[in-house]
Amino acid sequence: MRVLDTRKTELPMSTAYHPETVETEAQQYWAEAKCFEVGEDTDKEKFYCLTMFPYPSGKLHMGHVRVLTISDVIARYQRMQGKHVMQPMGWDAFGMPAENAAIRNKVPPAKWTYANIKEMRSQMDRLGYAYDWSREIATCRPEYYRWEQWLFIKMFAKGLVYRKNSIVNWDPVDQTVLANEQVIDGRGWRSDALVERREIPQWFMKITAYADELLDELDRMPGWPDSVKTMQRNWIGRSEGVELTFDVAGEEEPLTVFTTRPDTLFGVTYMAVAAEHPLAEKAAAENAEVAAFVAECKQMDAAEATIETMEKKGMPLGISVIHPLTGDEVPLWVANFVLMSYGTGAVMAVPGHDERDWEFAKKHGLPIRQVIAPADGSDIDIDEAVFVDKGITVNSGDYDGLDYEAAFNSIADWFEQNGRGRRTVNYRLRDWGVSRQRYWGAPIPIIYCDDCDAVPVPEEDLPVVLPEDVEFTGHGSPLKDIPEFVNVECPNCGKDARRETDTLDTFVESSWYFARYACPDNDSAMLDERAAYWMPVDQYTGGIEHAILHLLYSRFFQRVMRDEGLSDDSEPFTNLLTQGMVLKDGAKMSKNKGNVVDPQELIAKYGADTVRLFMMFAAPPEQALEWSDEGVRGSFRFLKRFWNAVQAHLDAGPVGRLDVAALDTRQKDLRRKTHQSIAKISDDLGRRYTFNTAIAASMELLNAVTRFEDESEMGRAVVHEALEAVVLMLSPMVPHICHALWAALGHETALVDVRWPTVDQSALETDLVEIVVQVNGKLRGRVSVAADADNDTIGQQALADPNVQRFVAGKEVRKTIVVPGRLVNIVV
RNA sequence: GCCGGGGUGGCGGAACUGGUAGACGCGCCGGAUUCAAAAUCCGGUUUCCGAAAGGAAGUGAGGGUUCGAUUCCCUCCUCCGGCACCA
Repeated sequence: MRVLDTRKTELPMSTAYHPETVETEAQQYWAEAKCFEVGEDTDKEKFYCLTMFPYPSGKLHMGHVRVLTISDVIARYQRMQGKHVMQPMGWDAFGMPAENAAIRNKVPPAKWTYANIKEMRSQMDRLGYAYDWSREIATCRPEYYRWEQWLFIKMFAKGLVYRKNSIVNWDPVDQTVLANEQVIDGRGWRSDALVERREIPQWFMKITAYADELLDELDRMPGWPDSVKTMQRNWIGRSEGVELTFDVAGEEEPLTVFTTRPDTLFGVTYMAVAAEHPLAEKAAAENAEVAAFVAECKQMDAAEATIETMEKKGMPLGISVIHPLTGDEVPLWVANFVLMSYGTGAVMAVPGHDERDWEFAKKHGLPIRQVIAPADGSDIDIDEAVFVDKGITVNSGDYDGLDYEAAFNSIADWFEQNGRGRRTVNYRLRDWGVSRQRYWGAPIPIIYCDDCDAVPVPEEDLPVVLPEDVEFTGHGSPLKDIPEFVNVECPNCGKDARRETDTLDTFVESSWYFARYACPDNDSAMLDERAAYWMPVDQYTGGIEHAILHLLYSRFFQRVMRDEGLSDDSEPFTNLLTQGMVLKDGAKMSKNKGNVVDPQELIAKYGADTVRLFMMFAAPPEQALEWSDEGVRGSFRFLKRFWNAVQAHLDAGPVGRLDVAALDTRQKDLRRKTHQSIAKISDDLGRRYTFNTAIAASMELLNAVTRFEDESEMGRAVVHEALEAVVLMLSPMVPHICHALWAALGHETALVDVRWPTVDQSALETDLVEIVVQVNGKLRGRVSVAADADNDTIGQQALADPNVQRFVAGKEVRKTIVVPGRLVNIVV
């Protein structure tokens, strides 16, 4: 047999697999040759490969390693396809964890962040990622955030940013604004105080101005997963409906509501407003019970998930609303599930034909009226079950007997003709609130003057630099206590004025960093012609948890930059791959659960290639990956086998030229396997992104080589071709070991500059194919038939199989289905 | 609650366009090597019946379409992601 067993080969010590040596040498070569630093080469096809940049939280965790490796595999594969590949890396460096660490350790957020960046960058280098570090970005650097301050000012000038009141979680004890995740069961995480909803003025970006464009373009984005596009469509939530005004008894101001179901208007039996609505406030002033209820409503956190899952509560305000068509009075309620920030803060309730209204009416004994009947004429009992389908109007006065469309149109017409409403489009999408009452973020470039109101900082005064050397207590933003920061002259009138101390949402930084990687050093413009060369990103990789917010904000910002003349592109990311989480024992790795696996330890023990290989082999990228220590050992074993197989082949001496015409059957079989594998793995890596099956196919090919016992000249030549193919095809996943083995196989050119292997179609040809034979859909036998046999011949051969005969004998063959090259199904 | 995704051997997963369910790997069992162990190599491994040949069942549960369903449709269970201040 072929000698691949280390025991028998007695290899010198120097040829054993030592990952650390191999990896250090490869990494040194890449660094010294500057293999991954790229300029703009218009003669080559560019490929921009990008991973969502990490938050510098301290050390890399397995989730990072997974997504970084996925992106690296794609980058390296595309390079082998001859593309001009850029893969940059940087840091989403502003954010809350730095403030929390500052409170805990008495270290300024900046210092903590820069230390983490240093640590994580060295970990990334140890993993062998093909990054162009000359383009590194850290969003907390003024050179970076000055340009988003600049864009903010441009948007201000265009009316794309504006200020309005909105609700935050207020911790009355710590006197600070809390993030949703800092509110636990309605209480502050540190103070344990009951959180209040408080309205404060905040800055908003008008993403709704682009709502239709963001929605429509989704239909022309084939490189994005359908699931993400569907989530974004639903998030934008475009609905066509009617705005209707209802008079309120004893009030000047009418109540405006939006509905997509004006056909159900005659079924309105009550109305409801949010606790913050002026009518609720007014009633609260006169009625202690209402006041208590309104106060209770304000004492819950602002997250939609909380509001949707909590008990639906409400209370009549003692105010009547006049039904515009019947003139009937219906009661006005205040309800905890109506949101002031969504639509008009008021809703009309049709309990007969809306699930939530029906349950609320049942609970509070409000009347339920049927005004829609099923289109098929069947009877329903509206007291027993709600009916939400579209149907035919009944009990609707002059509007009876109409289908949805007719009823919608005639009622909408009436409101428009009487000046009491209008057809309108409503979006679930709300404008983006970007103000954060926090220190560790990019300062909002606004100055408040008593005379001139909010004035943007003049362009020439940018950046507004965040002071980095601060004492951080956790009680409000330290910026308020820095007079040199706060006290400024009004750029308009020169009077004493105050600087804005709120900072920008960190999603702002991550909404344009991808374009800045093209020109990170430009200090006179946000973007330049290099961005035009590299954008859009050809392959973007990141967690599915960003399916909506980050990806939608980035699509919005790309359009803002386009309309500012900075880019010709509307969409930032041509292809999107969303990777799953890394789990251990079925749960997300987290410090709380104590199930964290540190990549560092594994790299020290097995090397970076083993860690990379396991990550890519254990699951396809979109799926959650279950961690397994045994699986890692298996990957290490495979790499040792791989190494030893190549070494054993080399030890047997030089290899002659492959003469395809001189091969015997078994040599042809191995060569067919080689080229089948090249075809499959190319497809897995280039189209399907199923790295797990690509690795499995490489293992199969290596197993075939190991089992192949043929020391003849042609036997060794066929083995040589197979081993070279495996080395090339595994190299995107395990670049270090392949770098070393490629050189050992006698090549002068470093693997990183070698092209991907090509399929020799003639090697795939075969004379006989195996066909599966079924009887009534059950597997009963296999037959070997000529590859070019016609269906009749295949059918007859199938019928002749002895075991097939056992099930067919004495019965009439009713039908024979032949799937060429695959199977025959005989139906009796 | 709403939106999106998943559920296949003891475990991770494969089956790409409706056509052989379980590739590849882990684990386990048996064997070789070893004084012994580790490491390594060889063989086996969905479950049940059977000495074997072979047969029956089987992809979260139930139903449907089809010559044929892990794949398509309906109902349900369950786990995960998001829900606008975690990033």
